[in-house]
Amino acid sequence: MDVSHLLDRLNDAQRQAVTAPVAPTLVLAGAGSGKTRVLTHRVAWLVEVENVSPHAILAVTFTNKAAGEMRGRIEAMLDLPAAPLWVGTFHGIAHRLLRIHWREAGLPQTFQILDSEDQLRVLRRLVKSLELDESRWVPREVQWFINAQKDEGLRPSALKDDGDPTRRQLIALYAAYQETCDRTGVVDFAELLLRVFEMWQQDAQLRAHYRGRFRHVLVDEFQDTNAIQYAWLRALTGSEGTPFVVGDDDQSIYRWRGARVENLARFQRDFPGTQLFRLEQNYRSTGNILAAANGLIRHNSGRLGKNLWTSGERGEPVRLYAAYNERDEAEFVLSRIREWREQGGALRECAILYRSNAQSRVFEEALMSARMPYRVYGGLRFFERAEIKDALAYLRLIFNRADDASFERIVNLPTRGIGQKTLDAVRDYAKSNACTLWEAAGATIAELGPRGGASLHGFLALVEQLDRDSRALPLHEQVDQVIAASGLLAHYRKDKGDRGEVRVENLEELVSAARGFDAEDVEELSPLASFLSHAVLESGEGQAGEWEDGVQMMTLHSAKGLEFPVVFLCGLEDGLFPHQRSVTDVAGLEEERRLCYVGATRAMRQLWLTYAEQRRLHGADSYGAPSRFIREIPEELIEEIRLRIQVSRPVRVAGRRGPIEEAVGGVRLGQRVRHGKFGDGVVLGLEGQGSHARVQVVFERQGTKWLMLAYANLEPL
DNA sequence: CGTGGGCGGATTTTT
DNA sequence: TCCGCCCACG
Repeated sequence: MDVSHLLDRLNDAQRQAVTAPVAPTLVLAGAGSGKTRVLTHRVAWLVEVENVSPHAILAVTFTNKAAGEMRGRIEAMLDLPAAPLWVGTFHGIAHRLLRIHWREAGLPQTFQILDSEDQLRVLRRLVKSLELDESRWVPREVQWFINAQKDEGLRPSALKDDGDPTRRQLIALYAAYQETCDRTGVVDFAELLLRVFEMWQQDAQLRAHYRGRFRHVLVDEFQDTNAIQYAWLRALTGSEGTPFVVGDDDQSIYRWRGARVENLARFQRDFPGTQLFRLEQNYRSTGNILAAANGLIRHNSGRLGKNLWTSGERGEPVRLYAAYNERDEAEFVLSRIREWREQGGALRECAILYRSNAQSRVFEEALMSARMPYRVYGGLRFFERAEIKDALAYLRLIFNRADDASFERIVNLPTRGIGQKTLDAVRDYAKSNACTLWEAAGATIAELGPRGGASLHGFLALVEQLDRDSRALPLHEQVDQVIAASGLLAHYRKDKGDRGEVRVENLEELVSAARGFDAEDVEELSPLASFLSHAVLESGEGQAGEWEDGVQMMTLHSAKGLEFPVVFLCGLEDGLFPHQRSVTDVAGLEEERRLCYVGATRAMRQLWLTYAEQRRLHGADSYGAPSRFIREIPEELIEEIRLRIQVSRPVRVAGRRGPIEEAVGGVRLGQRVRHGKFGDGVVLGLEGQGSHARVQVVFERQGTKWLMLAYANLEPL
């Protein structure tokens, strides 16, 4: 059989991994080393050479985007629809299994998925109803606690309070929350995985069935798996299984949300005879950029070990710019982008990466006033918009009357005279009778006053009628009907300004989305149910105009997996990056370093590092020392840019200079001074203290400048 | 019932 | 500084 089309575009290491015998396999794949290519080729190899039925293959990723990409590439390679092949996210696959095995999993057939926002609302409600102090039991923190437990595979009954009253209360909240979810037929994201895991654990027959079926499980980004995902994989494959996993310990940046890098090392222990492959040849970046990234990541301990190399050119040096403040930083980046464009480059080839979202504003302002198009990643996504979630809540309630979260959301939207008092009565009834809000509403109407009772009755009747009227309609007409007849559309039309307009447009867009929705044919699932799950699991891209040329802006986290010819790593100041809250322990600092490594390895041709000596943060000025990460990059690879003359101090000066207070004493407002380069001038401003003190000097020939006093070497005249 | 002012808090994000 | 949340008022 001719397999050359499977192999001829692979290098040696890639080829070895792709053609490895069927056995547990771990591929350590550095940034830009062709990880996805190896995965997709492996699938093709299994099908075409090992004669594996696509039916027996399960490929798992973390994001829908990655899953979609992989599916597309596999289909293209195999030249056949990949339908029998399961490709998806952990959550997507778990959902699919639960739809098939809802009985075995102990779920109602109509179960719905709770997204994080819904989950938070449920918890807020719960904390209130238990009359707990919300400042002591912050819903967000409770949410964090619960999800962390689920990610570890732990149920409330498995938790011990160790005599700690705080923990005891959290466990109680977890238990109460779970009861609420079970009663109302909703599952949160973590629950999807946990349910399937438990189902496999308890049902030997089912487990055997899936072990027999999915003989070939492939996992991407394995360093991002958490405890339950790992347990899930082991339950599915058993000790005899032959999973093929790909990952990079150096790119593990999600420890804070439960990811366990150790899973990479653990894999080798848990699957004896694991074949290990390393992909170290990088096809993305220039030699200098790679050397810088390697130099940086070398400072981490406990790595599995890997050194990226390239056969390409060394390229330009990595460049460093010490900005005076955050606006100067933005201006600098802007002018470099202009240069790139003047040389024929496209804006979309430039990416501005930062540690935290708050940093984007200054760049946006600068880009906007320069009329340079840009795109910020990571805003609110389509299915997360309030008006969309309102419409979905109607649909969900129509589908499942027990969905309390949806009930709460829309019972009085648009306002229909169902106030706090009415709702309290309903909630009380539901609580004491352990029933759903829907049932409680029906039961309490009689006890309520005529006004509240009538309103509530009106709401119940509305939902029933929507259900009756739209049940037989095709999905998009059903959606259309519901947003119109519920009064939602009219409600948002009344919103003043263009905000209302946008919302109406979004609702109309929802109808289009429903029209274009291609229901996966999962057994026993109606198009509506399928659409609702899709909306939660794939909340959709945030912004339009993806194809317009524009500067790309995003956090370092969201840059993972992407590449750009020109990359600006901004805000490299201790305290900001590495972030203040991560430097208290070694593990946190190492994760920050990996984040920096991820950022650097996004760059193909040019890598720019910038930091600001002064930064306005949370309304106050802060002064951060240059990030330690800058110092960790081999000096000879970096070229420091100085546009202004000596405003910045050289980063590589080890410590700070001697007692600066003396210098402060030597300068007063109005004093005439002499500067080595700027000549004579007058001090007009003094700001800051100690090593951060700055002076504003009006020079006779060079105009007004702010200088760091400690390094300006001013000579009093 | 909806809005506006006061208050506190302010990594990172996917599903 | 800015945003989101809560409560009080119209």
